[in-house]
Amino acid sequence: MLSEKKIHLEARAKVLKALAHPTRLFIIEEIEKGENNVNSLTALIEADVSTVSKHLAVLKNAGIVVDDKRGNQVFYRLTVPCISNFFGCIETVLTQQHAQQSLALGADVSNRQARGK
Amino acid sequence: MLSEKKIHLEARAKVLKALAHPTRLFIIEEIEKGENNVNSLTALIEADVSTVSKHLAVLKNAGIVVDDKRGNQVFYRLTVPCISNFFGCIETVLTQQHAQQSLALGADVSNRQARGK
DNA sequence: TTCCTATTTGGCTAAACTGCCAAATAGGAA
DNA sequence: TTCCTATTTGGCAGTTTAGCCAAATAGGAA
Repeated sequence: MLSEKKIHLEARAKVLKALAHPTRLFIIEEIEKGENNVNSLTALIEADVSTVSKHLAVLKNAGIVVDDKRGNQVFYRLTVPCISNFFGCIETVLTQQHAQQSLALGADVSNRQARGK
Repeated sequence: MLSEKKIHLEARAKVLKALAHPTRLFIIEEIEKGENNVNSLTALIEADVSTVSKHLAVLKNAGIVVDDKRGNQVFYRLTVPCISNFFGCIETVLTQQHAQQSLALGADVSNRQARGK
C-alpha cells in the first residue's frame, strides 16, 4: 500500500474512531440541535463530568467539534453540518442486518447464512 | 439517556468502530471495485494473512461485507453500495482541519485557535 | 489416502480505550 | 483575598484491540 494512501486512510480512520462511541454519537446528536456546554450534556448523559469532558476532547481532537469558552462555561458545537445526515448509510447496514436475521430465523437457512457467526 | 436510544447508538457505534481502521478502509475501497479473496487482499495490504482474515471478520461481523466461499477460496464483497460514497463528510472534516492548521500557522492566531491542542 | 493451497482460529504481548475518583485549573462573585 | 461553580487533567483498574506466529480446518489435486 502506498505510504501516501496509508496516511490518508489513517486520517479517515481517526475521524471514524472518534465517532465510534455511543456517548459521542449522543453528544453529536445533541449539539446538532445547537451548541451546548459540558454541564448540561453531562446531565443528559448521566455519567461523570470528567468522562463527558474526555469524550468531548476526543471529538475536538478529531476536528468534529469546536469549543467556545464563555465565562466559566465551555460550549461545544459541530464544525461540519454534514455530520448531521451522515448516518443514513449506517442505518442501511443496521436495517440489512435486521432483514438477514429475520431470514435466518425462517425455515430456509441457506449455506451462507449458516456460515455466519 | 433512554435505553432504547442507547441501544440504537450502540449499534451505530459498532458499525463505525468496524470502519475505523486504515486496513479495513483499504479493504472496503478494494472490494468496492469488485469482490476479492483473502489472498489477493493480503498481497495488497502486506500483512500476515491471519491479520487480514481477522480484519475481514470484523467487517463481516458488523454487517459491512459478506463472504462467499468458492472452492478453497473465500471472496468478500460489500453488502451496502452506499458505503462507497460514505466518506464525503469525513473528507470535509479533514479538509477543515487542514484549513485550520494553515490559519494557525499564519500571523493572526485567534483565541480559539490558540486554545486548540 | 497424502499433499498443497487458502483461510480461520487460538494464544500471546503490547498498546489503546473507558470510566471513575481525586486533584488541578479557570472564571466570577462576595 | 476566599469561595463556589465549571471544566480539565492525572492516574488507576479493567477491557478491548492489533498483529504476529503456530496450529487447526477445508477443499482440490495427485
